[in-house]
Amino acid sequence: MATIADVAKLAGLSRATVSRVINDHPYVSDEKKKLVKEAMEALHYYPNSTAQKLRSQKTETIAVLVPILTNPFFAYLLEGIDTVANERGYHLLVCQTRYSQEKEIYFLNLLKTKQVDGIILTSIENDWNKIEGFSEFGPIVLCNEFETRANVPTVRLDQVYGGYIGTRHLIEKGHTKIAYCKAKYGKNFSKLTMERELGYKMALAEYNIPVREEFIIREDTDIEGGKMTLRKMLSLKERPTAIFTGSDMVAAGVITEAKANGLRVPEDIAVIGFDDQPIAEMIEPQITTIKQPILEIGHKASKLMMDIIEKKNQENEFDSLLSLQLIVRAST
Amino acid sequence: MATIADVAKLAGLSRATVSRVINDHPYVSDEKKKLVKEAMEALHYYPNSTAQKLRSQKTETIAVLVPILTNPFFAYLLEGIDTVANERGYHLLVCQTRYSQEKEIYFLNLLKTKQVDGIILTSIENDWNKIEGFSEFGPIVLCNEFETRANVPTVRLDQVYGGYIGTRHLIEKGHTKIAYCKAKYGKNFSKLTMERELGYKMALAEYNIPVREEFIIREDTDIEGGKMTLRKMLSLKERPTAIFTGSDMVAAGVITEAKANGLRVPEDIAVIGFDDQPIAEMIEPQITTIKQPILEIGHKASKLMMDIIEKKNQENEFDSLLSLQLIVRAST
DNA sequence: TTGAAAGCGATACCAA
DNA sequence: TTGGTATCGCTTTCAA
Repeated sequence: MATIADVAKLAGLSRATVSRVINDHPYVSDEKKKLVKEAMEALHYYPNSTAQKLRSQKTETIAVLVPILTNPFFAYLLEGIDTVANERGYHLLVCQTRYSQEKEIYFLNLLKTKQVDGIILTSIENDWNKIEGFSEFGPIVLCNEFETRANVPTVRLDQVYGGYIGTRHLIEKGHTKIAYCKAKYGKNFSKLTMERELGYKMALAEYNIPVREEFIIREDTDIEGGKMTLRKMLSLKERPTAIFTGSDMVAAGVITEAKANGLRVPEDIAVIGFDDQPIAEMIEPQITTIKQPILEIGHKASKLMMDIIEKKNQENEFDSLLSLQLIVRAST
Repeated sequence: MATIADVAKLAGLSRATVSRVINDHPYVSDEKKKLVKEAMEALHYYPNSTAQKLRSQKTETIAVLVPILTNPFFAYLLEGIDTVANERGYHLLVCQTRYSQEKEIYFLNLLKTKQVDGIILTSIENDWNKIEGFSEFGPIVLCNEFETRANVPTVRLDQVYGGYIGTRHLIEKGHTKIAYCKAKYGKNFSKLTMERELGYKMALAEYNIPVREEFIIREDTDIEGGKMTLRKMLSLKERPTAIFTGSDMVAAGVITEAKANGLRVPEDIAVIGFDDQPIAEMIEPQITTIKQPILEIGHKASKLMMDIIEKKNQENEFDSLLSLQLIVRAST
C-alpha cells in the first residue's frame, strides 16, 4: 500500500508538498500539483485516515447509543441523526446497549479512548452519576431521553404534555377507568417515562379521577409486551375500559390480543398508542396516538453535537423541548 | 490528556513497560505492574485508540452498507450482524446508501482510506465492475444481495425457491392470474429480484400458465409502493386475482388499499408477502409470506467477515445459500 | 512556493 | 525483566 512518502519520491517532491495537495492548501504551483496528482494516480494512493486522525486529533465519527435497532422508534431516530451527520461528512458508530448498564458504560468508554468525537445518548441505563464523569472526555448530547440532573445539552420532547393530552382525550371520550402501560425493563432511570406518567396523572386529577395503582402496568415495549398487557388487564377484577400505552407497537399488541379474545376496539376497550409509527395506520382499527417528531429531534441533536465538536455552538439552545401532537384515529 | 509517556514518567519506567502492562504482556514484574497501574489511575490515563490503530494497522471496525435503516428488513439484518460483531469486540459503522450509486462508491472508499477493516454489502447499487476493484483494498462480503460475477464471499438466501414456493402456493389455491410486484428504484443490479422473478416464472411454467408482462409491476418497496401497486392493478383491463409482493410492507400496503377500495382479501384479491416481519401477523388478514432467516444470514456474514479479517477463514463456505420457508396465513 | 523535521500516541524489536 | 528507539502515515511549523 502506497504511503505519502512513496508519492513524494515518485513525484520528486517532499511529503509536505504532497500533503498540501491532498488537503487543497494554497501555495502549491500548478506544475507541482500536477506532478503530485499523477504520482498519486500511478501508485493508487489514498491517504490513511487513521494517520490523519492521529495527527488531527479528530475522528469525524459520532457514537450513537440506542437500546435496540429493531425498535422502529430508534431506527427513525438514527435515521434523523444520520441524515444531518452525513451531510457534514461525519460517520456514525451504532452502539446497541440492549438495555444493559454494562454495555452502556462500555460504549461510553469510546470517548475516553478517543475512538469518537462525541456520544449521543438516546436512552439512559445507568444512574446519572455513573455517566456524567464521561463528559469530561468529550461531548455528550442527550436526545429523546433526558435527565434533570444532567449538565449536558439535551434535545427532547414534552412528555408531560404527551401523557396529558392522551389521557385527556380518553376522559373526554367518557372513560374513567384508564390503564397506563409503562416500560418494564431497563428504564430504571427514565425521566421520560416518569414525565409521561405525570401527564397521565395530571389529566386524571384535573377531572377528579383517582389514580388506581392496579391500573398501572409494567411490560416490555414491544408487541409481545402489548399482548401481555391485555392479558394482565383481563385478569383484573375490575377491568379498565381504556388503555394508554407507551408505543404504537404495544398498542398494536394490545389490539391484536383484544381481538383474539373477542373484544371489540374501541367499544370494549379503547387503546391509545405513542409515536405515530407506520403501523398505527395499518392495523384495524387504526391507532389513535401521540405523534412524536422523531426525525426532527434526531436532526437537531446531530447538528448540536457537530456544532459542539467544531466549537461553533453559539446559537444552539442548551435544552430544547419539542412538542407532541394527538392524532385521533379509530382505536378510541 | 495523559499519554503513555506521562504514565511512564510518573511511574519512573519506560513507555515500553507501560505498553506491556496495557497489553497484558508477560515479563513484567508484579512490582512494576503495580507502579504502572497506579500511575495510570492517578493520571486518568486511557490509551488512544487511534494511535493503536495506526500502529496495529487494524481498526476492528466494519462498515455495513444498507439502503435504508428504517426498512425493518435491514434493521434486522444489522441487528444480526451487530450481535456477532460485538461479541468479538468489533464496532459497526452504519452507512446508508439511500439507493444511491454515488453514496455506495463514497462508502466503499472507506476501505481505500483504511477507515474500516472490511465492508459488508447488503445491497448493490452499481454495476459489479464498478465495485469489484475495491476488494483489492480490503475484504468485501455480500450479505443478502448477491452477484454471480462476484468473486467475494457471499451469504444469501435461495430466492429462486422463495419465488417458486410462493407462486406455487397461489396456483394451488386456484389462481392463474397472478401479478408479481418487484422493486422500482435502485435495484438495477439486483440479482435477488431477478432470481425471485425466475422462481415465479418457473412455477407458472410448471403449471403451463403463460407469463403476462402487464402483470409484472414495478414499485417502491414500502407501504406506499404497495398502495400504488394495487391502484395499478385496478387500472388493468383484466385484473389479476392474486399478487406476489416483494416484502410484507408492500403486501400490507396492498391490503390496506384493497380494503379502502372495498375489496376483500383474499376473496377478491389474494396477497402474499415476503420476509415474515412482525407486521405480517398484525394486520388483518394476517399475511401469508415467505420467511427469510434474516438474523441468521447476518450472523453468518458477520462471522465470515471477522474470520477473513483475522485470517482464520478455513472452515467457511465461500457461497452459502440458506433456505426459505412458506408461512401460510389468511391473506391467500 | 517548497522542504526538513518534529510530533501525534502507541507498539515491538533488539539490547542490555 | 526492562529500556531505547524506530516505526505506523500524516500534518504543520519554521526556514529557506
